[in-house]
Amino acid sequence: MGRSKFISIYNDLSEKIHKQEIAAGSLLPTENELGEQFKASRETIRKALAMLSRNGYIQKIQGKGSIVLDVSRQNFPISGLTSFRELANHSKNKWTTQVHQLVLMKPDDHLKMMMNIRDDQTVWKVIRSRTVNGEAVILDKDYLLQGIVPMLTADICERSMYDYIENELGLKIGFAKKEITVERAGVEDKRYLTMSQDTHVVVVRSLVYLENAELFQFTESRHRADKFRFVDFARREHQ
Amino acid sequence: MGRSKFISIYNDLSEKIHKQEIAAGSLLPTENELGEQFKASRETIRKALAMLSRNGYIQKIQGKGSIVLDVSRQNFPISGLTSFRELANHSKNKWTTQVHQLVLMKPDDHLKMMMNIRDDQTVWKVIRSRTVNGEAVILDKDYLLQGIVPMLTADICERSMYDYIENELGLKIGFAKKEITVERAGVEDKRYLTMSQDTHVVVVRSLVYLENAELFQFTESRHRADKFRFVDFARREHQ
DNA sequence: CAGTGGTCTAGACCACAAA
DNA sequence: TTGTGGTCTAGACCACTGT
Repeated sequence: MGRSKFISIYNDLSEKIHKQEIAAGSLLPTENELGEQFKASRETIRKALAMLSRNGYIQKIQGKGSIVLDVSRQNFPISGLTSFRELANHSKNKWTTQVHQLVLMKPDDHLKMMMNIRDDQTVWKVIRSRTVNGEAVILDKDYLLQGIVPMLTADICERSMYDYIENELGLKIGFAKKEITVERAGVEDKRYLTMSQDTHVVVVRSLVYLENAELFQFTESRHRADKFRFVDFARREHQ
Repeated sequence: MGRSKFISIYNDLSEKIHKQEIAAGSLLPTENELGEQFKASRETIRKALAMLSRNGYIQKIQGKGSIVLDVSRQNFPISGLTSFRELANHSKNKWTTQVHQLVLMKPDDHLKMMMNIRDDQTVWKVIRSRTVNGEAVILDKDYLLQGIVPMLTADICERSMYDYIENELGLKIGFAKKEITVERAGVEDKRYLTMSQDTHVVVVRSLVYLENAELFQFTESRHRADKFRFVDFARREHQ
């Protein structure tokens, strides 16, 4: 539950749209009506609607109203910043995580360049694979600044690193810069992943920052190409 | 130029951040100061700042201020909805477009399902390839409803379809749903693309809608895997 | 014309950071 | 304590859609 009113209104409406209590193609009540329903001012309603619009739930049309979009086929927008554990919880299939390596290390040149850090800033290196239906299809290599995450255990890495970082350590994730490319499978991919005929992996590299804009993690997530799917909703910026 | 004040303020600030007239790592003036500078109310300033935050220009910290992020390394977020022509115009290299096919057709079963249309709704089918440095690396297959785009010519397809649709026809693009996958190269890929050793292509399938929420286009954009790169900025939604 | 969403304002109060 | 951003409000006017 977000504590702000417009987030509650957003959650309420988005849930109703998901459950199809509000039909796709129909119009939402007018902003003034919603204001009465939720006992909120129009600007507050508009903040909630803007959020629904950004996330693909509605399309606003001036002079007409807000059309509810068909959100049923968008199974899993992986867009945004979501941890593997949160994704897996929404999936029907059972995922498991294996921790292959968990060490403290000094950053090598590549890491120093990527994270823009100094020699004396030690990092946790974590290598994990994700398995579904008996096949290891994702290989995650994480590097976390020890200055921010003092301690890590295999147990934490097997459950959910993000849950630990946010709920135990009280750190708040802010944003990430991501890059997606396709590369030939390497030695590690062949060792840790159940490679099919495919010889390629999709590599998602992320720099993750806290809410105070401090960098704290670099992640390389390597997906077996045939199991990779990325869904996105994009708006055109008219200027 | 957007005609609303907060868009102008957004454009002004984002430009200054791009040109590094406002240094990365520094704090923006306070919202009240910006209000005086731009002669706008605080809420209007906040709309501009919210937009900067969403697009990765700043990080807002309660009680402290808005930190300017390093936007210099984010060479071209392909996120959002941008036509090939607009992207190519920002690139250093020279891109060219070849039109291989331009026909009117009745939708086949696959297309009827994808676009949720009827038999009698004819579509334009356009096949084009994009070449840079002598290599054809992108293959675009577009399907446009003739009910919305009555006429198309090879000349238009070679220049910019979106420019024609938005500026000549006066239609406004609203949003798109996208899906990215990796697939084995097919017959058409081998025919139209300069395939390297790689045997895979990245396939971006998009359903594109107008501002009135009408579907008008389905596109399959096939990229040579070794030339594909997708950059994204994502915020964590704390709820 | 009436009704819708789009923008802007001035003011209020709260939550958080830094001194 | 001071100053920052976060939220909410009530009211005003504009732009667009439909009748």
